[in-house]
Amino acid sequence: MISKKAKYAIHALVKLARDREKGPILISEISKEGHIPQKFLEAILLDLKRAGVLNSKKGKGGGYYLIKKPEEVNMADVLRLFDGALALLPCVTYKYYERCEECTDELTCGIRRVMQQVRDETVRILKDSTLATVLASEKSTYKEQ
Amino acid sequence: MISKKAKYAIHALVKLARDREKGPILISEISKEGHIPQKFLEAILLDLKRAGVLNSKKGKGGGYYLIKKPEEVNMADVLRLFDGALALLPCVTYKYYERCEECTDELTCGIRRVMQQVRDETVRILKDSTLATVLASEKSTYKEQ
DNA sequence: ATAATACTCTATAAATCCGATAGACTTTAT
DNA sequence: ATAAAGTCTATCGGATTTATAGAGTATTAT
Repeated sequence: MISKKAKYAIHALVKLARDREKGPILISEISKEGHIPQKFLEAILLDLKRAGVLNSKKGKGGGYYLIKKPEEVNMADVLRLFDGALALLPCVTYKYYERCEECTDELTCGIRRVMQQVRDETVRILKDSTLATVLASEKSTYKEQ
Repeated sequence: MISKKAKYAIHALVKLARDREKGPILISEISKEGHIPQKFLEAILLDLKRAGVLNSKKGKGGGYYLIKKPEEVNMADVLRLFDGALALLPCVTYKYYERCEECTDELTCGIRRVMQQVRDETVRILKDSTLATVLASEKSTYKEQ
């Protein structure tokens, strides 16, 4: 499961992408519309600003707005920013790598191979999924599943 | 990331599958070999017993042993037993379903669709991966990746 | 200039979960 | 009987998560 922080972040980003023609959007507006505690949201938006995804404008008429193109913001990066590694085990991550004590030989470890597969597929799907594709899929009316 | 509990469980199960011809295996042996804290492991093995995967024998010559066939124990079920849902969001789980507050229309929610895909792939891979396939892949010498 | 607006920072609290340990108890083989 | 081995209950410290409060700072319209 992803953290609420990450979930809130995605929802906020999708809204900012959807409304990106409207100029800066108030924190309070994102908070109300998404039922996200405002103070909690503030911290999240700041993180996204530091990460170079958003920028903000202070003062009257201010608010937050997207500075990357919607096609350039993918779910893998957002989840990593808030929740760390996507992999299920530390031994199959790149940035957060850690050896497993329990494992005698990592190169032949069968558990590791499975988790590697899961990671690869997960990353593939999340990388392919950007704010642009999410918005587009919202508009399509056919229902999957 | 999966919990240590789940990771320990998988390692213990793989060992029990590997040594299943040897009769009951001592908790202490699994603990030592896998560098798993013994008391913690005890609770894990009990959970697996209650789940019908293992059985135990008390007294001298006792220990734990697998009662399901290695092909019948898959990673998806084990992870679910210890860590709950595999999905990244509560709105794409079956057993642990919960509606997301932030979401206006679940049927068109783009975020949900992505997470649904991730879940489907993850479950597919983990269901296909059993104690039997893990053991088999340990024996193969070629190295992926 | 200045008041209103809105973002930024620091601190902290409550709740929950995780990983681990202790010790007494029960069952079983010999 | 007794030693071996699993079972049960209770508990603990620490980390993490989620959330809130309040003071402080920057910006803009007018």
